[in-house]
Amino acid sequence: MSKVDKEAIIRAAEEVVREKGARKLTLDAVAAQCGLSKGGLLHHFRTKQALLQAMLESSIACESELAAEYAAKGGDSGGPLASRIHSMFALMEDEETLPRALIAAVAEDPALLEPIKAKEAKIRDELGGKCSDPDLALLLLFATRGLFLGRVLGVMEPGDPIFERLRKRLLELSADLD
Amino acid sequence: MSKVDKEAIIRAAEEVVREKGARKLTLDAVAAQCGLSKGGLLHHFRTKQALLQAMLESSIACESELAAEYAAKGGDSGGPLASRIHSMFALMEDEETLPRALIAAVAEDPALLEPIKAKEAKIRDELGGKCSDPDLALLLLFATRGLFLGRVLGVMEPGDPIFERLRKRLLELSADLD
DNA sequence: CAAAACCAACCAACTAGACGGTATGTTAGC
DNA sequence: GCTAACATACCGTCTAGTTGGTTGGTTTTG
Repeated sequence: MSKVDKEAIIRAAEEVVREKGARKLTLDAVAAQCGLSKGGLLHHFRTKQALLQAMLESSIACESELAAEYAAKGGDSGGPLASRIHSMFALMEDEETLPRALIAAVAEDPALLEPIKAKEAKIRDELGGKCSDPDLALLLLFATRGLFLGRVLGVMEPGDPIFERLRKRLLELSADLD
Repeated sequence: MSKVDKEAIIRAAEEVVREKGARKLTLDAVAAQCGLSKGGLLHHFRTKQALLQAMLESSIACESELAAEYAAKGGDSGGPLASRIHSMFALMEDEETLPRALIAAVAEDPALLEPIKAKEAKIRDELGGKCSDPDLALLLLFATRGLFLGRVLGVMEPGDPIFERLRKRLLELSADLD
């Protein structure tokens, strides 16, 4: 039988947010999405908040992994800024796990965002220490995030050619900084 | 007597989102916030969706007004890009009406974002026609939005000096384009 | 080695309260 | 006396979480 682990539940929750909106991320909906009873779901996550927290943590880990992967692959051709730009664009193309978790968390309880804040601070430190022009690096990072969140929130169409054009542009500009 | 008009109700709704999160934007909470019974509230907005729509429209109008104001004041010292940058920063500093409405709308029903999409397209057309380097202009616009949404979602602290530094930087860069 | 004890993983049924919306007033001003 | 602007009471539904199981596999023990 199809084993149901925590990872699968998190995926199901993300699916619910994508399909029906963050407001309708209910335990019943998640349970139905992954073919589980509500009782079974609550066996894995004892409260809804625990589920949301797990969603956020999983997303953060996913983004970090992507960034690390790019940093390793690119060797010395790209610094930390390029890695971040790459990872955010990759997140946009593949899945939108982080954004969905983020929307759900903000809707439910803004206090859940603390871990994101912490990560934000880390990234900024990283860039500040290594770049010749930290403010400009941050500006490029925020531009990437602007695109990212525009896509996430649904204000921009997925196939828009602007994504590819701006990705190139951002990487060019970041190359002068790293 | 404290008259309660639609504008006051929208403000109250924004207040609820700020204080308790988008998920707890309920008709009861809004009614309580503006000292009205639920029945009274529903007299002004027949459904919750109508209220959300009004929140979004009010916010969009507010942003447009700010941009127009800056465009008029700045005369020819700033083009459309500078106006937009100014207006988004102004929104961040003064109140966060748009963001709050946006979060609530996304949480409730992503389809409510259509008017925002339309406005987005308009702004992009505007920049594309008038700037020497449209892609770079968009990049700066997205950087502003990245800051804006970072603030809105609560991942960045309000008083962070980075806002002021990047605002200056963005305006400098935009001056070469407009 | 087999019975007994245990345990994680699940489910169905339920509860208490929250929520959106309706139905039916009431009151103040034109 | 008609209408806009409220209020009160209520309804059906939805929701997070609880309770009390069952089942199948593993571990312990006589």
